[in-house]
Formats: sequence, C-alpha cells, structure tokens
Amino acid sequence: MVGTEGTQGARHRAAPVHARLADVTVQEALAALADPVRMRLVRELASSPEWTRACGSFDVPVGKAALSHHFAALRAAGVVEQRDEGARRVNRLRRAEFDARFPGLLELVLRGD
Amino acid sequence: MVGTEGTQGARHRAAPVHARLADVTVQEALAALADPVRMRLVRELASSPEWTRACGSFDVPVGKAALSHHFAALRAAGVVEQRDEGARRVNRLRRAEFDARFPGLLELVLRGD
DNA sequence: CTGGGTGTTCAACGAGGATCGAACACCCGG
DNA sequence: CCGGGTGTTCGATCCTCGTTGAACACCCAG
Repeated sequence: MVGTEGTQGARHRAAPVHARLADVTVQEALAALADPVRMRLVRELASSPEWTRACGSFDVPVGKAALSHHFAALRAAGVVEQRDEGARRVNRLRRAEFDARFPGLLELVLRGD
Repeated sequence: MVGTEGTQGARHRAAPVHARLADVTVQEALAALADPVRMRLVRELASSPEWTRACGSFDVPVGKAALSHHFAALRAAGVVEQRDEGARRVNRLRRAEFDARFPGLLELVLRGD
C-alpha cells in the first residue's frame, strides 16, 4: 500500500458513499447507462488510467450541477468509484466488480457501436 | 418454408415495421430495456415458445394503449418481432439476432438478478 | 486570511415519456 | 350484417428526470 496514497490522508469533506454491487438491480444499471452524458463519461473514463480524472475534466456539454448529478447516478449504480484528493474528486471505473455483477454490460457500452 | 405459415397469408392490416439491428444503438437498446414494464414483457416472452403470445396476454399493470406503446418501443429497439395472426398480433423474441448485435445484454436481462 | 478552483446542494424550470380514456380499424364467429 | 375481441392512434394529463443558476462548503496557493 505504499506509493499510491498521495493527498488523501485525512478527509474532512463529505465522503462519497458507494453502492454495494449486490444491491444494484439490472434495471438500475441499465437506466444509469442509458443516458448520453453518462455514457460519454464512462467511455472517457475508461480510456484514462484510474484515479487520474477529476469530475470537472470531462468533455460533456453540461454545467457543474448536472455533472455532479450524473456522477452521483453512476456512483449509485456501482459504475464508478470516487475519492477526494485535495480539492478535487477523482474517479475510477469499477470494471472488474461491475463486470462480475453484470457480465458483458460494461464491455458493451465501451465497445461503443 | 412449409408448415409454419398458418393464418398469415394475406395481410390487410398495417404491417408492423421492424428495426434493422445494425441501426440500433447501444443507447436505444439500453433505454428500451431499462423500463419495468418492458422488462417484464421480455422476460415473460422469453419463457414461452415463439409466436404463441399475443400482446394482450401479458400480465402487466397497464392499459392497452400503454401496452401498445411498449411493444412499439421493443420493436424499434429490435428486441421483439411481431406478426399479425388473424385478429391478434403475436410476438417472438429476436434472441439470436439481438444477442449477435449486443452480446450478453439479453441474457443479462433474462437472468433477472 | 484571502482568493480562485472544485463539487455539492437547493429551488425552479422544461422536456420527454409513461399513462389513461376514448375513438377508430380490423378480424373473426354468430 | 352485426357484435365482441384485439390493437393502434389521438389528445390530455401527470410525473420523472435532466438541466440551470445561485448559494454554499471545501481545499489549496498566495
């Protein structure tokens, strides 16, 4: 566990709460991914190393507020994991876990078309 | 091609138009399936032999009008195929074709949870 | 401590879509 | 020809959800 800690030692902010994959239904998963903005987020996130992309660093045509909502949705569906790193909140795709729960779904989304 | 024709020789009704699977996007597919009613339709349909279930024969808590809309949505997404058989419109799941286009997705929905 | 950057929350708005009832079209059995 | 059964379409309603702007909270660099 040495080397990846960085700046996240003490967290005084509201810690993001994540979903237990087992509690996520297929419907919720599909509904979460069946949105153009969220799909772009997922794809863009997949093409970057983990924990490198802050929420605001995505190329989507919506304001901060909407963006926050979308990330909350993805979090609730168990698609992404978030961690506070200083002032910004960085993301990672829960690839393995999500794929174990919904085999092929993420791959399907990432394949694009 | 002999033996499965049945009653559908001449069709004077409005023939149901089906989607070309290649033109269906992942988003449309997910959006079509991310609905409780439509999901029940698909599951129930999967547990019956092809061409045996008419639209009205499904156990869903909506009226005829809504039902018609839902079937149109599933049709547009390439999930189901419909054929007029006398007065009623019977359905079949496009399992192989849909699975070829979106591998694992249908299986995921049918698995339930 | 102050200021800029980042994200969340809130209230409000608007668009999309799910739903219903009713009207219509069609097919079949009397 | 008529009537019941089956589906589609239309108009209207309702509600969910995506979106915004503003206010707030937090962190870091000066």
